[in-house]
Amino acid sequence: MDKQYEPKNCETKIYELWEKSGFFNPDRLPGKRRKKYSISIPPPNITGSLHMGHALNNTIQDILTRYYRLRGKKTLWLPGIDHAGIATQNVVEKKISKEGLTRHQLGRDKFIERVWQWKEKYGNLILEQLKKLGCSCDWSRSRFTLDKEYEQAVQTAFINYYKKGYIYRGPRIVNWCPRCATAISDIEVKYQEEKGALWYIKYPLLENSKFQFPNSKQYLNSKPKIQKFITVATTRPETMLGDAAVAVNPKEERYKKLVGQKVILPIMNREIPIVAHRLVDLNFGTGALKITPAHDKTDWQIGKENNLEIINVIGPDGKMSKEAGKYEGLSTLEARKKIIAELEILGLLEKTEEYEHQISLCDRCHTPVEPQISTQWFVQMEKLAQPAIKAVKNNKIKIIPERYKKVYLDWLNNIEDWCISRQLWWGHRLPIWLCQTANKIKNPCLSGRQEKLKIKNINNDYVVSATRPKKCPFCGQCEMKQSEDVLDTWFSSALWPFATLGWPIACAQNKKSKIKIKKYCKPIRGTDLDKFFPTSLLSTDRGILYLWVARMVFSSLEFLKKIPFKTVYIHATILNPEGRRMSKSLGTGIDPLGLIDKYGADAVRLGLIIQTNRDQQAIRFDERTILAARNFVNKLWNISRFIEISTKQIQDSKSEIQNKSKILNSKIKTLTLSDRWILSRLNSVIDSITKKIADYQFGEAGQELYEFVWHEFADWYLEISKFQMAEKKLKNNTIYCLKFIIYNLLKLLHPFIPFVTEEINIHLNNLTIEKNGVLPEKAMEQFSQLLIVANWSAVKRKYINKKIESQFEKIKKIVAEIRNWKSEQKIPFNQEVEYQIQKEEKNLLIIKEVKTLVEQMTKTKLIS
RNA sequence: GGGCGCUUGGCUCAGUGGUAGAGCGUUUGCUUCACAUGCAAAAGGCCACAGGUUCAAAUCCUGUAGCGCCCACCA
Repeated sequence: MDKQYEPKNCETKIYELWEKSGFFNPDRLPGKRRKKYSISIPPPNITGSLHMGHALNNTIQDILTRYYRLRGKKTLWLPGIDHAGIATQNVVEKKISKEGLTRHQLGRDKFIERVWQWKEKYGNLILEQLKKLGCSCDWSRSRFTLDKEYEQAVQTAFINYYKKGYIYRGPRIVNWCPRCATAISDIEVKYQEEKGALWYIKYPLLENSKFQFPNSKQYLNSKPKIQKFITVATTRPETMLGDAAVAVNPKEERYKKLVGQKVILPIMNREIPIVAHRLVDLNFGTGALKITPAHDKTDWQIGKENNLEIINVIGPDGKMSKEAGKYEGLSTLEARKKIIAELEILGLLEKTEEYEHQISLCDRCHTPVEPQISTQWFVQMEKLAQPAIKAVKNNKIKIIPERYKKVYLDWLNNIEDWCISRQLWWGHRLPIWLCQTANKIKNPCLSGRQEKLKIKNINNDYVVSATRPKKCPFCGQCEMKQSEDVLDTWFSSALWPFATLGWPIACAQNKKSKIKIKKYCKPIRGTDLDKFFPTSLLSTDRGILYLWVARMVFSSLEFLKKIPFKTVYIHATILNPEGRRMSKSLGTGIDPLGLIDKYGADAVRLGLIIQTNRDQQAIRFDERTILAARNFVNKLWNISRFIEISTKQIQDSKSEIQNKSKILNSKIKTLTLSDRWILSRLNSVIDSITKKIADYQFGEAGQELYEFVWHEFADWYLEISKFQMAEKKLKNNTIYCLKFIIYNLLKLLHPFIPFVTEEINIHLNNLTIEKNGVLPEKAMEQFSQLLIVANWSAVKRKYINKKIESQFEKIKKIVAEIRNWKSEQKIPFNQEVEYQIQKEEKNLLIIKEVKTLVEQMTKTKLIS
């Protein structure tokens, strides 16, 4: 063994060895292994590369996977990647824009081809990076959300929802880019400060409907005396043409009496109501808000809750529509100017204030975003949410830390219907086929006036089917066209824990025959779905607790009538050293691969995990901890090196340290105080670590091991062992002890620092490893000796002796006191001097063994 | 605006109702035959602030302040 541990020389070699052994695959693990333990990885997006969050989350999952593998369970950690609809499409679009291309220029098929190319190139990159981290995933079971089998799962899920009546079509407000002629997601909207104005417009009150409001020309001429107004403030006067109400906050005293009354919408001369709504800010503008449900998100919300009319005055091209009357055809800005002018003439413009506000722009073309009502597809959530609420409420699914239970339940209890359609190209197409005769309008925006916001689910122009219907059932003549939309990326992610294990095919009794949906919840015996579902754990970040976790829960309960996982562990978010969120765009991220390169994978894993605590919300990343972990790994290496060197000095041809416990057992009476102390401590630690890992206290477990290995085993026992080995009588026992302890420590540490522990195991067991793995003829024999499939240590209670532990603590105190005294007296440590023992300590020092021990550890002659 | 969390030695963080702990940094001494990625020793903290519960509070409760994270909104 070298003087220093070199991760680079070992990690690749060891990883290849593990892969060759096949032990990542649960079917190839040695032994009976009746109980199973399974995790499906939160599939990383194909856009990214490994970041600190991944590093932490996957370290946690690997710790558990390795731990339960050592505990003799049939252990599966299933890896995979997510196509990540919007995110990936954006990345590729940005890439092709550098070539001067847009996706529309390329066309759908060619564009998708480009995305697949991207996927081939970068898709597996992050999985390769996980290997660097040491993750023991079963790569033979790796899945991608756009695999053919996976697509089948998605279609089955959709069709099932549809047949049960959960799917409906309805209006929804979206961010519409008039230039790109598409709806864009919230994350594609960028904000920019803009100097604009806030116009205060007076809306005349219509009192007791006595007052007949004339059209504006008449109004202009007659100049009637209107006394009462309600004034609204707006940055976008042109949208007033589509106003459906004025809203005030219900708490607002000034306006309380007006709620329920009507006002006259100037220019359009429509009667619109005054409604009360909590979303209206008391302190902004006049405290009264004009409501344009067709062109503003908040207004849409208020409109929906008050059942207001939707009047679309801005078309999908960004120009004023037919509903805008005389302003039809103008751009919004032109219309704005003219409307202001008209209001001024009418005397209804109270004032204009300069106002700086954020406008939303399309991320790609910087065109101002125009909120529009569009037709989208939804899943009705109320019923689906109930079992998911129940499962967590009665702890069938445990959420750790527990405070996130509330977050989860709050969301499901206030759930809104799930909009599952996206106007994207990259993803699963909706299995919806439209009658071409009935669907002539291409763009998804609704135009004109919608009477009421009622959900219309009249199925008179579409068919839901995995394949193209042969004949259109509606017009009987057209070739039905598949919906252009793709599904929300979370729709497919929601099926992840079971779709990756073979659902729904694993439930099909006969692959050829069509299976009724009811039967999809019974897995065929012996399939992965049967063997590994429900999974044991989902480890993830709190950011996607409802985007993903909640959806997996209700999907799983819907399709398989089972929970998808027994426990959800929400790990801490990693912040940068300044305590801020790590983000690529801010350039505040830290690259874990760089750290692995610098310190080794084990150090990164242990250093990260040591910074965490089970229930904590965030950790401020500190590279010094990684350094400390690197030093620890090296310390462990040198402890092993010391033991290896010591072993070579004695006759120990068997070198089967696994059986050392038996030898020690028979000799327990001949062991020294120190031997018994360290064996007691070891067993206490085994007990504690076992409990901590099972209880998700990884940081605490890591710290305890660090402390024990370094400051008890190395600082004390190893030093004492040197004296013991100098005595013939004690030599063999001491070496047995050393080997017994190191071997147990390797197992305890293996989940945290798998590479170095395996490497040490190979050295101590004299396994013959060649550059490319194990010698072929010896392969199986050698593989079975790998640490990765060792048996987790059982606690031997009879070794635990609290009396000896406390006695030894006293000895440590005496030693420390003497060393301190020597140091203060500036006596060189090696200089043997005499020391007068204090009274309290005398009792203990009567024992000859203790006295000798103290004298050896302090290089001091004790006198009484 | 809503939710959550944090505030302990110079820095990053542990911490059990009853004499404050670690790592890094600092100081002193070590070419001790496993390790200088090391060994031994030391200095350094009225545990954010104010109340309350208790024989006893860094630890439990209430409030205040600062910092941060997430979500929503910004007419």
